[in-house]
Amino acid sequence: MAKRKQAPGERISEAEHAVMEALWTESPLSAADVCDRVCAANDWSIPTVKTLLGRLVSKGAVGTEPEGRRFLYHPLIERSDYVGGESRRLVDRLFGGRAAPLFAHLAENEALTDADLEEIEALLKEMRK
Amino acid sequence: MAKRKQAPGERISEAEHAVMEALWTESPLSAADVCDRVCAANDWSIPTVKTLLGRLVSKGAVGTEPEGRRFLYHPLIERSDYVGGESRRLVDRLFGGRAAPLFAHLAENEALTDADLEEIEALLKEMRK
DNA sequence: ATTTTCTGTTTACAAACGTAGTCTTGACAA
DNA sequence: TTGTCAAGACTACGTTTGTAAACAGAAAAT
Repeated sequence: MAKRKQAPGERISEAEHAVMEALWTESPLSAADVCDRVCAANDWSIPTVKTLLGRLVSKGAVGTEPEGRRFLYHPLIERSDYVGGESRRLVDRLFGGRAAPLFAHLAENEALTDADLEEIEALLKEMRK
Repeated sequence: MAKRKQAPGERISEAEHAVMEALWTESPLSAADVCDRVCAANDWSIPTVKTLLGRLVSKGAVGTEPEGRRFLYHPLIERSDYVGGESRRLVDRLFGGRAAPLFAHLAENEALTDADLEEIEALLKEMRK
């Protein structure tokens, strides 16, 4: 069995992901704190954030710990697991699991900056050892 | 104005995408033909395919031309546009628009085959000219 | 000519999602 | 002590998605 992570079954939606990002950047946070960092950008109101947090909790993606009268939320899944899972899903779905075509696409569409190219080159060199 | 494509607004869902793949691989196809290539793999029945085709038509992603009594369906958007759009969305959402971190992730998770590495290297070399 | 058989259209419906309002309860100020 | 207020819980509701059945019209077969 491979090293599956990212709480199986329960996917994280796009809106939920924005909340996760806030928690990955800094945690634990109260619901109000989360709203402070994401509400403006997404044009959300507090109730929306509360709902998203609630869903993430029931999905097992974030945990809570009581702090006085309120709750503090913190991520239960690692950002790298989520990111890795999503990346792989895309590569599987669109490129038959092969990463090279994805790279080619990004390259063709000028989606790669010079810095990207350099970094990738460095990574390549390192991997080839 | 950038070269926006991929019929704005109307997103293509995952199930719809499977149908698009069939049409990109070969077109035009009748609904039954499409079912022949995707129903088994996805455990769908004909009505499902019909619905998906209908939705894709109303989204402007596929077109129809009458062939005798039936319709033949063909893609109206290019696979490369779709794939490029989705790739960019992912890179934007998860990696702040930078492709190098995506590459690093794939590399870390052994998601890159040797063939991938070689191909990417070749691409890199070509781009650097 | 009538019945069968395709094919597309319409309608259905549950689950997930985006977005948010209401209810309840407990802390705190006056 | 009592009214206020903030925080979480519960409820709500329209849309999209996945999945499919019911219906209608036309072509083909008999």
